Amino acid sequence: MEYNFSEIEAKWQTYWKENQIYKTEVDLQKPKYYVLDMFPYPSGAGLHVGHPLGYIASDIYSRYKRLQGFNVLHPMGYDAYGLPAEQYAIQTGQHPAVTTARNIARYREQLDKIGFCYDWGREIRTCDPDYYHWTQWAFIQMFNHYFDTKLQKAIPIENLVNHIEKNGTTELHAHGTEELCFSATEWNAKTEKEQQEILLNYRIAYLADMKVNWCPALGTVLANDEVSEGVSIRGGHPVEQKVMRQWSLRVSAYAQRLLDGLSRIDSTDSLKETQKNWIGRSEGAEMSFKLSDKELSFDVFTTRADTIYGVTFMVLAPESELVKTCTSPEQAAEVQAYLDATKKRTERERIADRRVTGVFTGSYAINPVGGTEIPIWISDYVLAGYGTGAIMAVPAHDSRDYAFAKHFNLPIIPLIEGCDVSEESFDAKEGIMMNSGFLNGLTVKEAIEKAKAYVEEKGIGRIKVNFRLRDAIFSRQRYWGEPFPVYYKDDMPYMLDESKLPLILPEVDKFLPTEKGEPPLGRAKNWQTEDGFPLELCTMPGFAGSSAYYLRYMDPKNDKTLVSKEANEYWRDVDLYIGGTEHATGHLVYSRFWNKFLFDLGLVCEDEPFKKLINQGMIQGRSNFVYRIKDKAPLTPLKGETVPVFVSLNLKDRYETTPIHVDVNIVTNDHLDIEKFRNWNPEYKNAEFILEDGKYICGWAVEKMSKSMFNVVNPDDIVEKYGADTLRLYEMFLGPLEQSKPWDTNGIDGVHRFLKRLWSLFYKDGILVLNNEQPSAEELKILHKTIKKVTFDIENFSFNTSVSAFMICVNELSALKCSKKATLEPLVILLTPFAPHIAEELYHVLGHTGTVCDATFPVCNEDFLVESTVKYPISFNGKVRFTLELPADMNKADVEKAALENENTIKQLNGATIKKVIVVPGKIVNIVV
RNA sequence: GCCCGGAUGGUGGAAUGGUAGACACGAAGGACUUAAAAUCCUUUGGCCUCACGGCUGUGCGGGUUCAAGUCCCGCUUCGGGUACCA
Repeated sequence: MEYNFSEIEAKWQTYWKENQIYKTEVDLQKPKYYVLDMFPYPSGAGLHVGHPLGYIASDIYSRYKRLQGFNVLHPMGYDAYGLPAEQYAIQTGQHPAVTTARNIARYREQLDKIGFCYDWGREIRTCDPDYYHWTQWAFIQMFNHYFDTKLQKAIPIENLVNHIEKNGTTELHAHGTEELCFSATEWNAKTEKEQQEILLNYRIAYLADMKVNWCPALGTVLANDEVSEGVSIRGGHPVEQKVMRQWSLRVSAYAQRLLDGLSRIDSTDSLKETQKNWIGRSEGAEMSFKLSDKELSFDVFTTRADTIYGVTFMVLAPESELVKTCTSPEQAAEVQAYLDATKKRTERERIADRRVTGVFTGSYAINPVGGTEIPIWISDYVLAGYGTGAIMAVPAHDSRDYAFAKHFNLPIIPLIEGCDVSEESFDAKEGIMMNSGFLNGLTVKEAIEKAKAYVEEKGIGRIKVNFRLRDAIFSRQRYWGEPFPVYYKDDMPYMLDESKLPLILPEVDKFLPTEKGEPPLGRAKNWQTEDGFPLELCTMPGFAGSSAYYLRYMDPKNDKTLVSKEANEYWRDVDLYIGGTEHATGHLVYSRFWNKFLFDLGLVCEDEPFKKLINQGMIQGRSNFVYRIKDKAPLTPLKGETVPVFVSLNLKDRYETTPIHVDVNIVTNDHLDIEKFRNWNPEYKNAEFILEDGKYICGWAVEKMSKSMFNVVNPDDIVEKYGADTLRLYEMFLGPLEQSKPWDTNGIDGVHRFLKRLWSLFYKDGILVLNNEQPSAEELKILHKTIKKVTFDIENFSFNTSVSAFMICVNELSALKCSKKATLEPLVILLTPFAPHIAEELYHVLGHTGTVCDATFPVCNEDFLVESTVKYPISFNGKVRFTLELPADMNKADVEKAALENENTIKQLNGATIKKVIVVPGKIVNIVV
């Protein structure tokens, strides 16, 4: 029997499916292990060969854990709501539900061919009402809770209402959008509407006017992580700032917990660093400055309270509410002109063009330590959204303030001994303070601490921690998303009763905004409650559905609750989470936040949802090029026709050429298939070629895998040609999991040959040659060396080196012509996580009737690995000259003696005096002369 | 600008401070075959040498060490993240 992979793979995939081999249930007798892939957004393009990389890795680990006796949860689903489906719907009129279902079917078909061990019985789709029921439900809970800053957790909003009814805001520890101050009497005197408006200031899901990223091309608002450098990440459309009334999630309340939790996650430093930067904790002081001519003061945030004596001006953000207060009548016109000019510039322009701009307000503030008057300016380098939207400027020690001071000719006072601020500011936090009153003579670090304490003590301000992390804007003016379980009464939002969930996404005639400019849901008929109150027209963003999906997998069919207590207490958290780095700031922050919120409510038992995170690298494309000769008459010109002429790679320097991308699927080992090329594009039908050695050699380059580069490789084609096991092994063999690397189909023959060689240990010329002989010591050593290496490598996610180890093992066993059952059976089980189809086949060939998935992972027996001798490399001054085989148990002194007495040593020394001899037992001998 | 990763043959990559280039791909040569495919064998970092063997070699320049791809310092360069965050 030959290695017929297509037959074998189809057979066992059917067997696994029919026997529900991958069905998972709570089993209190077994330890659990939860392996999760970041679920895909099913795009119309289908999977390319880069997508399964992480899935294969997680599949290997899942199968490995199962073979070790764990009850493994390994589910898969689809992040099915999203912009591309809706954009496509607008263009074609096809309902996104239809195209999404079609794309999912295609994804599933592709995934199934690779032989993953997913429990498809637990599949979820975020656009499924049974699923988004719980997304809507969580939103209601967030609306009904506030964040207590003292307890650092979510608390029912009724508790807050009770508190303010009795005490107003006194002793209220609630994270709010603004710091409000009112008494119980004032509260009780307010109308229902006014009270509701105030509560929005505290709710974890809240509605507020805020500056948002508005993307006109997409017709929607975007979250900060959906925007990069002033354009949308999806589509690259310009984004502008706009004030709109939007739903937001109070993620910022959880900033400290999100930061603290990082230490409990096992992941790379770079990922933690990215999250840390995104959260952006900075410790400093909030200081109050009085206006010189009014009984008013305003706060600034600084991390450098020590530089207070160097403040020579103040700067307000153009959007700051203080602008109005501070602008003097004389300056009003100039200020207005500046604000107008700033408003016109998009964020993109502001980033691209860093010129210094600003305007004087006409007002002065008083320095709380020196009493000097300092001018108040307005400039767009100060952001309204960070800190208080106002800063104290210390040009000597801040580069931005320095640039501003130089431009407007404002004074610069150096505060650190010996610093030179004639050309640039001195930003480093080092040196000895001067010109700073009570801080003089201290180091900067001491001064920062002393100044903070001083500020607090004198009542000038208070110590404060600021975070960069913003609340997540949660409204999207789109159709294809979860409807909010919200209706409006007297313009105030109210939650639907939980019994009305799920609130089903309604049908609309077009997926476009209404004539009035309302979101698409404005087109839905009867989009109101039974009592006639209008429902929310926005839908939720993409990250809504992906924030708690890992919890739903634990109990996907439950219609009473998101996840039952039993299921949650068994599966608890994700032990291993594999996915791309692109989610480091978005999904991973939101889902951690969402989980912490549910944890506060006592609904989940772990505060951090993911124990270990691995980011697989990107699979890049490897493009091929042909070189078209420019303006060159063809070799054999046809009458009245110009024929394109292409020159082979190594001859191209003799001509002027234009490189042209060519489909990698018609190139093998960089040799162009000329016939296929002529058929590939009608333009090249009559193309002529200048060959080298009778071949056309293509150039190549590593680029992003994309249609336009013609370098997309489809996993289906690979499975078709080589089989799923080969694909799985090859994806792992390409290189370290976490590293980005180009896909090059050329190397795939190597792993395919390996599988055939393994097969030939069982079948020689189609005849089963398996025997029951006892394995030799040598064979046992080969086997156990491999068990040890592969086990170690799997534990360390070094799958590329485990594939090498398998190759070495099979090469060595082939050389020994070993077809012994006792040797091959453990090897087959060892290989199961990597190549499950061939392993299942061979396991049955070995005489088993059950599935190899439930076999026991072999354990290395060190006794078989003991060597009786060691080949010592003998080196002179660190250069190895020869090796010397000595007994393994020989002691250090004897090894030294043996090495020195050896004739090769005497020859090498050639009479030189030995200065020193280093012997590392079992390793090496180094003789220093 | 700041932060985090990389840089090793023609290519992908391997190497707890201890014989650099495992394992593959490709290439060259050979066996089998009418032929091709498949399979198998040999060689394959560079330079010198008929050979034995030698010299050199992990982006660059220093250093630590008996010994450095690996550790330290200073650069070059390529990726990724992030940004007027006070």
